Amino acid sequence: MALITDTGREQLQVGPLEIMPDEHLARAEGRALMLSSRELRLLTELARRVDRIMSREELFGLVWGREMRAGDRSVDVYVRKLRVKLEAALPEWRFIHTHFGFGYRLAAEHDQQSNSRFTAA
Amino acid sequence: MALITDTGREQLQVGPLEIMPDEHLARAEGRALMLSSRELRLLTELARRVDRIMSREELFGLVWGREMRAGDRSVDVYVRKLRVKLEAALPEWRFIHTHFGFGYRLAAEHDQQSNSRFTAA
DNA sequence: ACGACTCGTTCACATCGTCGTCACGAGTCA
DNA sequence: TGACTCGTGACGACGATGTGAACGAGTCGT
Repeated sequence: MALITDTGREQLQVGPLEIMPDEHLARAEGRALMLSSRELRLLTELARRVDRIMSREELFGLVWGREMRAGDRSVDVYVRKLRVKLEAALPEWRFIHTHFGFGYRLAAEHDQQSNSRFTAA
Repeated sequence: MALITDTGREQLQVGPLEIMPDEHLARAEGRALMLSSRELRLLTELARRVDRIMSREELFGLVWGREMRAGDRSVDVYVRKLRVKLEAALPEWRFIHTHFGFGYRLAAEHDQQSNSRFTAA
């Protein structure tokens, strides 16, 4: 679930998801995901802080490299794009969780019971 | 059961429950809880005084940051919301205890059904 | 140059979650 | 029993978030 450096290259693992930022590559159960540059970057920054809530401002700063303007919805839109692709690749899993009023949190959650309305991961 | 500071960040532990106010996050046996801002705040203030009875006025002041108006039921309502979510996450545990006429007290108590030698089904 | 395509950005609208409040009933105590 | 305390579900307003789409800037192959 954390950061592994085998050959000096960063490798992140989140459940069935593995992310290799340096190779511009992410895999779902081995299968390569088709992510755009921004999408991969966002996923990477989320994965670097697995299971921790990150505010939009924080994420925007890390991914876009500049201050987020008030009212900017870019993070939301890219979270959406990521969700769509992750859902398509791994329908039974949920990764990006919204924490109302705070931000987003990445964690591999196997979607089975509807009981996961109050808990995650 | 008390306050632990590992990285300078406040961390509260109450039985299987851990609360990290600075991260806007609480976990039940490792699983993240989905709490609203107020709910987390209320849980935090209760957890900071584990096992001690807190009056509604005291809680309201700490959580809402202002004087409680007479007859205000907000604390009761949010205690209810917390109970529902904690019950969903940890059905076998009880956390928020009512002290009639005084207030509420947070404490992890394991609800043992099998031990019903003294209670009727 | 042209069209087809991808990507990033921004909007508008839809939907959802939160919050405070109320009303009613159950619980508790004198 | 009566008076009070507490549990509980529901409601409306508001703000936050989800979602689809439009637009323009690039890229690629022809």
